[in-house]
Amino acid sequence: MPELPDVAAFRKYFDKHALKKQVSLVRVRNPKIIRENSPEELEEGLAGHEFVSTTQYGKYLFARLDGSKWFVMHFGMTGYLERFEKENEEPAYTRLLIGFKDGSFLAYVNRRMLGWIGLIPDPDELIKRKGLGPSALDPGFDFEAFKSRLSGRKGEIKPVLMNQGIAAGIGNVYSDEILLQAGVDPRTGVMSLREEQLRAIFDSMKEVLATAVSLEAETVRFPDNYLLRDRRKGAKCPLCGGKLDTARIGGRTAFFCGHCQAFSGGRTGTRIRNKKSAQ
DNA sequence: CTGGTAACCTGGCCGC
DNA sequence: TGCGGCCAGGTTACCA
Repeated sequence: MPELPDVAAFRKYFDKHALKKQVSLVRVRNPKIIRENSPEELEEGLAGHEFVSTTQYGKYLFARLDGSKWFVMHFGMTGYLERFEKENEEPAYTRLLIGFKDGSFLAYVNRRMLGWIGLIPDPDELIKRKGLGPSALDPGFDFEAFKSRLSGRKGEIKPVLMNQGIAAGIGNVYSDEILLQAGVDPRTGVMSLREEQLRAIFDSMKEVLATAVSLEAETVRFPDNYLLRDRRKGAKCPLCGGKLDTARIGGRTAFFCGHCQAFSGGRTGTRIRNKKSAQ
């Protein structure tokens, strides 16, 4: 779930349920989820304070506290936020529980424990330290910037799109959607991509992410031609109706359509099959 | 530096 | 119903 559009939805959720409310209770359910500081520091940093604003960068969500520290949330593969009103409604796998003065609660839930939370003085410093590229939807991240960040890369396009150091926010799921909409095989070597394919990937990246953000990452509301409405083994390609293919690419499972995403070049890009993309 | 792979962590789900 | 094995929307340490 937690790629850029999902985190954007979490941000809205956080804004709605946590902003401008005083924290009256903090419970660390699993201290291993905390990085950058100790559980005590986190508790002390949150208790009695209030969140004043939020910002997002790629898959990271930051909430600024009065007093200038930032609460960082990364959701890993299974993280999300959940608000509730009665203590006995606390979700399973809650790792951090925040109680507010108005009686409501917000849980940071994360079954697999791959994400993390913590308090930091400066999001920009963290972004730099993690080596993140520009946030994929940043308007300043234009086609020229996209091309220059891809230049010199020898890997396959899907793992490159998922590389947070090139652009931040795209993961396994959205890279599948972007490449389907662009009509590019996920295994295509970056060096063999033609200008028009780069353009298609870039445009599709912006459009898919913006669409998903506007629909709050709720896949059931996605356009009919989106793969993410039904991304699973045995599902059909939303463009041509053929059966979707799967492959292990960059260590993860990719879903794609061998018909709509014609393979046009290997890693070295010596061969280019000029298949007219069906439009 | 770049790319590929395994490991991390904790289950959920499928098939026998 | 029970159990082993595989898989999972991310990141990162480690190796070539």
